[in-house]
This record gives sequence, C-alpha cells and structure tokens, in this order.
Amino acid sequence: MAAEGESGVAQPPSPRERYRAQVCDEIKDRAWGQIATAGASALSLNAIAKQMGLSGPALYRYFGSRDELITEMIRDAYRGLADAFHASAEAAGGADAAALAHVLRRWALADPQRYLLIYGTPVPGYRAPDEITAIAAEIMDVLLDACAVLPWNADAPAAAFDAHLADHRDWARGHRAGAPVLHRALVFWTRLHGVLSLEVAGHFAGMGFDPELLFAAELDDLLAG
Amino acid sequence: MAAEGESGVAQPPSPRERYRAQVCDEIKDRAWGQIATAGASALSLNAIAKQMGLSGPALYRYFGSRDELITEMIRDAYRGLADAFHASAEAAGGADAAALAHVLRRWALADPQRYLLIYGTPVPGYRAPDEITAIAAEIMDVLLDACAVLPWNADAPAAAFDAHLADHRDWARGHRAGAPVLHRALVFWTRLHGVLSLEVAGHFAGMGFDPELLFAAELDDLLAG
DNA sequence: CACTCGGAGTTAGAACATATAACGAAGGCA
DNA sequence: TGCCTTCGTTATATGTTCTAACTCCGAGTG
Repeated sequence: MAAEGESGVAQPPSPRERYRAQVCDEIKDRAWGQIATAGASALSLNAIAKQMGLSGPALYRYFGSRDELITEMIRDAYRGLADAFHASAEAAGGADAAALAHVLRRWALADPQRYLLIYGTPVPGYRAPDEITAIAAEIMDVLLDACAVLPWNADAPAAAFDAHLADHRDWARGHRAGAPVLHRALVFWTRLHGVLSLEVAGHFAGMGFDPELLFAAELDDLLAG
Repeated sequence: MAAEGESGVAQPPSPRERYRAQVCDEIKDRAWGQIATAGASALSLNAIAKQMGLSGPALYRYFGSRDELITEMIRDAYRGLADAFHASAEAAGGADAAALAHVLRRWALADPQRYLLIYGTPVPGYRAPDEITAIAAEIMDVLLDACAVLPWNADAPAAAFDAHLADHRDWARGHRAGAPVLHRALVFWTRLHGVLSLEVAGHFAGMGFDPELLFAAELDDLLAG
C-alpha cells in the first residue's frame, strides 16, 4: 500500500520504492521479533534502528511515530488472520466452522503476542481506523458464512437476544443470514476467544489440564448446540 | 499487610507506619487514575510524584520499581474481585452463579482497565507470584461452589473433556466436586470472559448491538446447561 | 534532656526512550 | 551536467526509570 503510484494503473516500482518497501518490511520483521519476545509495550524504535545498523531517527523516514508503526502492525495482523480465514474457506470449498476454529487457534498459538495485539489490552480511548474495522468485518463475514451452513438444531430455544439482533444487525453489513445465525457467529467468536485469550495470556499455565481439550470441547458444544 | 510488626500479636501502628501506609495508598490511588485514563503501559512514577508534590525518586522509598507497583496493583485488583465474590456468596447465603456473573460484569465495567490489568495482555514470560495465584484459586473456589449447586441437566452429553478433568484437577485444590462441575466452572469462566473481554476492549463498540444482552444470553445458556 | 539513628526527601546524574530540526551525502531524472 | 528528492546523519529537547549521595527531621533510647 505504500509502493504504488496513484495514477490508477500500477506503475512498475522504481528502485527507490523497492528499497523503501524492503526497509519497511525489515523494520516490521524486527518489530514482530521484539513484540513476540517482550510484548508490544517494550517495542523500541531505537533498538530496531541499532539492530539494523542505523541510527535512531532514521526510522522516522519510514514511520511517522511509534504509534503509527504499531497501528500498521495491528493492521497486518488483522490482514493475516483474514487471509488465513479466506484460505481455509477456499480450501474447503466454502467456510467451515470447525476448520475456521482450528485456523484461529493455530494462528493464535503461533504468536501469542500477535493475537493479544489484536484482542488484548488496548489504549483506553482507542478507536480502530476504518481500514482495520473493514478487515474485521471481512473476518466476520467468513464466520457468518460458516455459521449459516451449520446444521440446524430445531429444539434450540429461541433466545430473546435473537429478537434484539434482528433489529441491530448493522455489523453484519448486508449479510443474508437470519438473526439466529448472527447469534451463533457472535457466540462462536466470544466463546473461542474466551478460551484462547486465557490460554495465550497464560492463565491456564499452572492449572494442569490441557487447554486444547477445553477448546475442542467448546467447539463441539458450538457445533452441536 | 505492610503495617504490622512480625511478633505474632498486632502492634498498634506507629505514626511513622501510619504515614507510610497513607502515602502508599495515595500513590496507588493516583496510579489507578492513570491506568484508568491512559492504560497501564502509560503509568509513570514521575508523573505520580509530581501530582503529589514530590520529586521523582521519592517514590522509590515506597515501591522498589515500577514493576513492583504494577504487581501490587494486580494483586489488589485480584483481591478486590475475590472480596466481591465472597461478599456476593455471603449475601445470598451461598454462592449463586447468576449473582456471581453480574458481580463480575459490574466489576469489569466499573473500571475496564482494571479488568484488563488482570485478564488482558501480560508480559510474554510473565509468571504470577504465588500470592496472586492463591487469590485466583480463591475466586475459582467460590465459582466451583456456585457450579456445584447448579440444577443438574441429565441429558447433557458426557463430554470427553470431563474424563480428562477427572485426571487433571490439581487446580481445584481439593474441592469436593465432580469433573462435570469442574467443567462447568471452567466454561462459566471462559464464556463470560469471552464476552466481557471483547466488550471492555471495545470490540463491540461500532457493532450496534447491546453487549449486556449478549452477556445475559450467554449466562442463560450456561444456567440452562 | 540530649543523642543517636533510621527513614524520608532532596538533587545530581547515568542510561534509555520518543521525536524534531538542521545538515550532508547519494541516488535518480531531465 | 545539474537539480532535487530522499535517506541518513548528528545535535538537541524532553520524557522516562532508577541509583547514588547528601540533608534533615522526628521518634525512641540512654
């Protein structure tokens, strides 16, 4: 998104642009390394610059501020998760809830701090930029597809929440699915996140049971319920 | 816990000790203010000192480091939640799952950053000190009590996870409850946390539905089995 | 009462961070 | 060839945590 000319048709990147994109990528790679090992709050532009053999302020040619870099990392993380969801749906010939759940779990465990960068503690007044909410909506869209084709359980009680959702479904952005499907997608999200969040944050660490089995049990319950 | 003599019987606190405890409390009060408005990562000992009319290093008489202060805040947060749980159980003449759920939600929404200090993003290698895991076990104990007296749903499928829990129940610390109760307690925790975590982190912000109703729906589902 | 001694607060300073400003060098392009 | 954008530099202001050394007051003891 930083290498193309603005004139509609994609110009072949000039050597300068290629170099710039490469440096940007190296900065982000090292930033991911720092985040993975010490957390996002410990991310230091200065340290990255030294690692790259540059001197401090040089990085400000590429990112206007530390916050801007972090925002772009958040965007990339969302993008990666959305791509993984799309790939899963593509491979299975349509979104499958169980497959998505395992994609999500693998993605979270592959880099816990990356998951927490998205779903962990935000700055109090944080408002995600539109580009990021768009990607989040993309992810939700795949999830809605998966929940729409889930086998239907007729004896499920009609939750009062469904009526509320029928009137508050802006977030589904025109997805053709009934309120019960919306409900299932939300619950799919919150339940799996509940397990994953506590797992990657280490809250199950000293408890002795296998988080994977708890995740699987919750997934079974979602698919059956 | 920082004001008593060590000689068994509680000595009346000397004026020095009283003053010290009072300053400690004021530091923590201002720290909570900073955390609530700017997040834990923005907590600054220097800023607190200035607010109190002190000069920077003075605070190191009271807390050995910034991390030590934060650790104590985490401990106090856990302590507060545990006390709220105990109070709820006391008031209802025994732990009640629905009451606990609402206590938890009110406690989380009263200060989202306090909730996230406990359940949000930790430092990667973070290992909670024993004092804190003990309080967490206390909380889990009340939750187990509540789940043990929940009306039993006979047609619930015997989850494979229950068998695993029967062999991995160290975390229940001798609580007299069967594996299904342990399972319910865990699920109670992860599901409510899943909703609350996303709510306090603002992920439902632009979506338009009422998080309270989602929380209530999940709680209903938990109580119905 | 006088004295000591420990705790509280101070300033100074090292080491690190973000971020801006001003300057020099090196590359692409007409 | 010459311009001009971009990159990287150093210098600097301001912020942070945290240590060290010094002062001072007050409480408990002889």
